[in-house]
Amino acid sequence: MPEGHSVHRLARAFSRCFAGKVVDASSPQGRFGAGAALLDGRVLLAAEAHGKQMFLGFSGDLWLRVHLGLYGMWRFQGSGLEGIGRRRHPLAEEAEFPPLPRGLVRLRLVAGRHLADLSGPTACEVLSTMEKHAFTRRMGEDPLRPDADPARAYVRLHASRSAIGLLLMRQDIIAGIGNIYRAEMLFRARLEPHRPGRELALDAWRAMWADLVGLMEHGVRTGRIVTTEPQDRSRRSGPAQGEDASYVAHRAGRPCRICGNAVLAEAMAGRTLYWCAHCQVL
DNA sequence: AGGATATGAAAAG
DNA sequence: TTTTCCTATCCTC
Repeated sequence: MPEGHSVHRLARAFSRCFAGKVVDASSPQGRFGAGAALLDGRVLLAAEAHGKQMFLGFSGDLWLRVHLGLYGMWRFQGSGLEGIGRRRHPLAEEAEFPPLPRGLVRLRLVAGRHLADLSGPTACEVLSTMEKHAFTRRMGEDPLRPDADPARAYVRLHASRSAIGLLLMRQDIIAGIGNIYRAEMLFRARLEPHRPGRELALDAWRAMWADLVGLMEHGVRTGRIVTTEPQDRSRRSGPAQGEDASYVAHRAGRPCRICGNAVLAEAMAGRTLYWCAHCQVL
């Protein structure tokens, strides 16, 4: 679930439903008890996303940094939070509030009748404003942030002999790309994933960046990653459903939508890289 | 029921 | 490069 677009949606949801309110923080699981105690009773002042990191700002110059990783999730309850966070089984609207935590809940935030339960995050820690700045300074360009500078990312890409398929996943260069956007943007650019970053031309990168911004902004609006053009889908009208949403991601062995050859899957630095060896030759 | 897999990344080796 | 974190889903049996 969580590539950059999801995290921006989460930050937006926190801004909408928690900002300006006093928040009760607790750690039902216990593992984040000290951190929750630091935040308990403070006012949530800001919610920001930077790549896959989310920062919640609290009164007293404290920031909560959350990274969901592969397994982490937020479960919400309350008006305005429908469809945000985990999709399939949100917390039911029950008679009693707050509801019993489901599973191991690292952090519970409650403001009025709004509730957010965090479970399974890779990172969950309280930072000072200084520490938060130090952290974001080391992060790469986020296509969803207005202050992003693609030229700065290009300097890093163009200086590296590493495969472009590896570099695109490096959060200290570009923040927010995950395995799906990586595979899909390379396919849309017809770029061979193993090509060294230093061989990437500036105008090619500018086009890829613009394409990526469009894809991720669509992801923020809809909550889904859809990278296919309507004419390339098996069902040409209506919203892209399921497998129709991607060209190569999660389509190993299936025919490429453009050339019909089997989509390949290979391991690249511990992640599955999906690509079409016939179409991606640039 | 049980196993493989997953949109991630830090730590260990 | 491998292990670990730790939760859920999607298969197969």
